[in-house]
Amino acid sequence: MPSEAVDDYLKAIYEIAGDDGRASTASLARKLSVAPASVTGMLQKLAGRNPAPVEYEKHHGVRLSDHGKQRALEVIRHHRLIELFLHRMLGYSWDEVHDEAERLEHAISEQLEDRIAERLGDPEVDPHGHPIPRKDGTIPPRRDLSLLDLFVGAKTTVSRVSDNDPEILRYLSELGITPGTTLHLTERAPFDGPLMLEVGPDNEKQALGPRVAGEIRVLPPTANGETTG
Amino acid sequence: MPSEAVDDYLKAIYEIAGDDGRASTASLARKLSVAPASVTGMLQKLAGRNPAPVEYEKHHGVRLSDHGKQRALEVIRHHRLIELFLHRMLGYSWDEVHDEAERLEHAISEQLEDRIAERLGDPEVDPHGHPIPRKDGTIPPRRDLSLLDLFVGAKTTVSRVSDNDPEILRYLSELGITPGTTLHLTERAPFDGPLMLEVGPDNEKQALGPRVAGEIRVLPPTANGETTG
DNA sequence: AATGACTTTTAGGGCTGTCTAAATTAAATA
DNA sequence: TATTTAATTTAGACAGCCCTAAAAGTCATT
Repeated sequence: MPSEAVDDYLKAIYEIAGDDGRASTASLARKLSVAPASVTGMLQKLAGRNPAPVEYEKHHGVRLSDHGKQRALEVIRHHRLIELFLHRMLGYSWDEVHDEAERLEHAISEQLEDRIAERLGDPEVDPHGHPIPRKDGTIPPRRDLSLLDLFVGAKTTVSRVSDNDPEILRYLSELGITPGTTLHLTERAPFDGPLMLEVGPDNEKQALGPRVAGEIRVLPPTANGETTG
Repeated sequence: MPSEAVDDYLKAIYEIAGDDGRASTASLARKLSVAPASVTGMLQKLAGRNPAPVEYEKHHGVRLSDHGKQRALEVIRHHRLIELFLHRMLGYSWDEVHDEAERLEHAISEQLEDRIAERLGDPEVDPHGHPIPRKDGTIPPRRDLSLLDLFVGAKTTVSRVSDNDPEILRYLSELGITPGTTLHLTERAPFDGPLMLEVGPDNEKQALGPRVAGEIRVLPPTANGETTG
């Protein structure tokens, strides 16, 4: 079984990786709060393992092997199941669950994972709307896009929000924006200006800065607007 | 915050310590599955810490300081709350809870500890009947004695059983012996022979070897028998 | 008081995962 | 292409926790 540190690296690589599946030394160092030199050392060790969870090329970043990706998804499954469990069964608010899950994800057994999943009815998304990887390593598909990519006039529904910043999560709660909330984008100021939204069933008007909007993803809109690329 | 290893040492010292509060190097090594030399090294380091969780005298074992005892009780509180939570909320049987709790006890926050305790209604005992230390470090009092110290003829109730050996726990479940079960000691064979018991409301007759009986503690009996010292 | 059995400690290492400082490579720009 | 800048890697160390082998201490017994 990989150590906690190794699991953290694999998860970070998975989360950072873009379309090419690669993560840079610097981005990992930032995400893991560790010196770049430490990352290099760890990646070299991992690449030399058998089976190797990563493919590593000097000066060109790393990518997960199938094996490493499998493991990353398992850890993420733990994380998201725990988040939902804390939220649903123990009254945690959605800005509190992340840190707790971050530690527990390394400590639970397969058995506990299974019982939690069963107790929650094999859920597909966590409290922030992120899909929970299945036991077999597949991910419940969800087509969504950044709120920033919506045309003015579009009506849609919040799909998920980033869970990294509790402050932003608390702010969004205040605005009544959670997964499932309906949104109508009525206006958009130029030069990275704020978005004007009508939120929820009461169509409350809210202005949202681009930094916050960037953390929100929404379902593909149906009426009155199409999607940008 | 102490490391997991340190917490394990403190807990082990607490659990081994007899009336004088001392634990030997060898007993700790056995309990922690570690070489005696490793124990010596760790104890020296701990004794040099500030505040020191242990008082250590070369060749004469170790005892917890008030500070160390406080920490040990906190970890044990975590452990027993988790055991009960797994049992009550997630359908774990009492022989399964120990190993899972052993890992989780290090990973939960104060907040989660509090929410679990609240959810369980601030319980006083775990599934094996062991008292759960309170937040303030006191322990719900429970006067009980070993089943081996009962006189023949005594009628009593099971108070708690050791949780270290899952095999024994499964065996006891089969016999219907759990905390709360009534027992009537009808006979006792000499030379460390088996105990004859009538178990539970149906007075099922069972023979119990001394090794198993030694893992069972019972409430002070009321009728038909007194206690040995 | 000396012996022998047993326990404990010392000495010297190993592995994991981190760090800083210095060297190197890659990429961007002139 | 030469130079500068930024990212990355190497080198060397350290802390935590473990190990084995050898030395030293404790204790019961003679």
